[in-house]
Amino acid sequence: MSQFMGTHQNQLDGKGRVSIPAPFRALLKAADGSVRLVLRPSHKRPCIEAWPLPAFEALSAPLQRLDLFSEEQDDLAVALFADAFPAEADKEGRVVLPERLKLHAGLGSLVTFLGLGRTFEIWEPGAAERHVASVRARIAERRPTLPGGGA
Amino acid sequence: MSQFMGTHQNQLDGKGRVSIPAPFRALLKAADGSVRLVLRPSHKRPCIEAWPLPAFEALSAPLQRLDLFSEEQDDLAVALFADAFPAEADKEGRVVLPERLKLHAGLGSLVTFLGLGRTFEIWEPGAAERHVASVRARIAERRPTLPGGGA
DNA sequence: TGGGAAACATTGGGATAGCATGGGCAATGA
DNA sequence: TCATTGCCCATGCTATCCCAATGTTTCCCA
Repeated sequence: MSQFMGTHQNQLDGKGRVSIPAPFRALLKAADGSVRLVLRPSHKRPCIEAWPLPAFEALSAPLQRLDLFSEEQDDLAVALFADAFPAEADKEGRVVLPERLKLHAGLGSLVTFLGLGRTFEIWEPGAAERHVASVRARIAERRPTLPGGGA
Repeated sequence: MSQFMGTHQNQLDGKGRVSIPAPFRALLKAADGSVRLVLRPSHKRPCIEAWPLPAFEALSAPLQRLDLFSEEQDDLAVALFADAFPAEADKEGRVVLPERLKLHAGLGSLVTFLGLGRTFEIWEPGAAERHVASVRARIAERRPTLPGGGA
């Protein structure tokens, strides 16, 4: 598997840790064996966005220009970095979810991982289910075509 | 972590010292173990800009060319250097914030560190929160997605 | 086809190290 | 001499790491 796929459900323990689903963990593993990612509150949905470190770095690369006087750059930097949390998995493949992000996503003791290809999202299970259902409904009525796809 | 990320909150003690958040401190640490940075009042916002020494040097390098003598260069040099404070952390990773900068940022006994990737900013907590909120609002209306965003 | 065994994934808890913070002491300058 | 600044040591707390156990799935073999 080279992309985050499927839906997984794991448990938050008393210390705020969750096991990253094993298939996802394999994708996150760096050459040195470390499993690093960046967690952010989604700005559009009540969930946590999870970025593999390389993907996040690619995303933020355009903001690294030494440009002191661009307001737009400043804004983007704040939006991107100020509420991002770096995370590294322990030896068992668990990460600690920061309190703020748990609140944002309304997490209880069960969490759902939604694979999204290059990234994945962490949801409260009920909210995840509703979200997926509504997305499916929207797609059914809109009938979008995949770029480069078949018919 | 290779970039300043996240929001941290620490306390100013009676002597005007603050602990630099540990993740930031790790990024600031030079080869010789020293933790040096440059503090400046932001010209656009009521906060303190904090630059790692190497980043500040890179920023100012273009101004150091001796063959450039324009008024604009002079102005930039003044703006950059005139109110910049060099700072070095003590053994516990704390720095003393100059009185002038504390006033500029309106700091009380609690301070908020905003990670911005290459640099970070030091804010009065309430002001920081309002600032981040307004930035988010501005971005939401200006640009629905971050560059390259979404999976 | 069924049973058994082994590997893996997720979860739990205890110990350790590091962080933020407070206070005291010495050096410096007024 | 006094006030102020900077350095160093000490402490409580928290987060992190490490070790251990259980349940599940997969694979292999009879």
